[in-house]
Amino acid sequence: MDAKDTPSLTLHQKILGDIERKIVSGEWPPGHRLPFEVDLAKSYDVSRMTVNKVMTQLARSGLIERRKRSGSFVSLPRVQAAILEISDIEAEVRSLGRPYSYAILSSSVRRMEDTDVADCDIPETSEVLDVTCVHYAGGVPFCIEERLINLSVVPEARAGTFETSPPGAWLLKQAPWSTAEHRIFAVNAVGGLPKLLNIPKNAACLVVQRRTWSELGPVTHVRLTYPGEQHSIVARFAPAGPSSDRS
Amino acid sequence: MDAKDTPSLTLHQKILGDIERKIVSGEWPPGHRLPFEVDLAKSYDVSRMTVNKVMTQLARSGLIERRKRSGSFVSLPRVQAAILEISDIEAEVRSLGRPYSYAILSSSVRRMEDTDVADCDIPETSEVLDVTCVHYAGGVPFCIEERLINLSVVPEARAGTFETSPPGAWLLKQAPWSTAEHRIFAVNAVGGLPKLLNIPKNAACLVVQRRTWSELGPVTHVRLTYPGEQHSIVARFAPAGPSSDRS
DNA sequence: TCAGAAATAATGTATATACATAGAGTGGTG
DNA sequence: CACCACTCTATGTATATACATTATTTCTGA
Repeated sequence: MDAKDTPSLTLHQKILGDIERKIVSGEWPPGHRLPFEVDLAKSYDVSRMTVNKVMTQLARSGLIERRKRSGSFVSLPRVQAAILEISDIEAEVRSLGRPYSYAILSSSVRRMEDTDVADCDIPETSEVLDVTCVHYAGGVPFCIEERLINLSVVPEARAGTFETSPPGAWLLKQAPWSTAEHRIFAVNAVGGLPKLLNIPKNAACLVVQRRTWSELGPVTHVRLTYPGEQHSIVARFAPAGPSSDRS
Repeated sequence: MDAKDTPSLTLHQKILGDIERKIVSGEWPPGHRLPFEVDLAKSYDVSRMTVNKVMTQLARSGLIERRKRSGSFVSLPRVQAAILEISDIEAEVRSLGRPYSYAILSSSVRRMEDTDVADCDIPETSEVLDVTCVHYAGGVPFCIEERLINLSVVPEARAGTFETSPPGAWLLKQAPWSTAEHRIFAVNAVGGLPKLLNIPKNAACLVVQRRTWSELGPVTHVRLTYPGEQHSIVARFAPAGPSSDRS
């Protein structure tokens, strides 16, 4: 059951696995001081560099904390972190085994206005492309996309009609972003939403708002509205992230 | 504008920053082959090991892909991944600057039943501790917690009354988990919910369902229900994760 | 011409070594 | 007894070196 012979593991992968296992199993509880690098090196009969590599990775993944002169300690799990993968909507629909289609509702170039969401930090003076569209999964509305694209950062978008393909994927290629922020919350369907999503008035909807920035400034602000109970975001977590380096 | 003199950076941090910047700025677009390790080493006047360390980190963070004999390439951004941090509820409330309090609504030991949520993989025969409680932020209901604790994995919980402190933090210490899954969706407030959360009937609520496992099996299943528009989950993302190693 | 063998070039891993750095302890001195 | 300088130790970084691994390219021979 333990490490044993998965013979094609590198030394530091084996050691990493061993230590991870000891930590997550509770054998080494939070606060426990792990053996010094030199001791680990001796007991595994490897060089300190190899052990150091392992410890560095453990520290980067937050499983341990290191203090000079004192040693390395199992860190207390403070926040539970999960990797949230927000994939391309088309891919998301297709992975559900349903045919994807898409329709554009409106598209216009305009300046920013007060009526725009307050927490959008595209400057007032900027011109934006304002696109609204619906994504369908097998004929059923899957998600409403309301997007503002900052034309001063992505001028190429001015010419985009997005008649046949949604702006998301195109934008990703055009203006790679360096930072993103997601805000996830729930709202009641009001106004035109119930009709567009084909759900009862006031039904709960899941909203994902994403803002992205590149080196040049704010790129886009998108609000995705999903019918509430029919859609869920799933995030998985295992201790040291994708703890396997590529080999 | 470039690297500049943040003098207290280590060599590989400087190089890492340089390359990250070139990638996210689009100067090196997806598919671009970056210089070979030996060349980078020469141009930065460092050893190949140092460059290798950088490249390994870039690969681990998904920014580049490496192929032997061919070189290293900027990878195309496929899915947008974000680190989702779900913190302890008490910490969450306090970080909003509001006083935290807590009340238990019910607590009982029982066997699993059909009526339990279907996607809960605690075996039918297991005994569980079924706890329901409310978390308050300054007197206002902040979140309803409905939790099942698998007593065959955490027998110590049988004695727990959780009169004074919520089960979440206790459980985290008691039974460190190795895997977790979150499911996030929206529901309308029905049944006893509106009263408990002090919100209108049918108001949209955000639900976070979390299942955790340890080496011994399923540990707990918890469902957190937040008043919809008052609460949001925020996830941030920057290219190479917390790209700073601890120094 | 084409298949297969051998050379080649890149990354991947591991080692020994060196020195830097920062905390914890220690001892001296007012 | 308090405070300071000093030392000692575990981690942090960097290097040169070696060899393994694996695609690609090139060469060879039927």
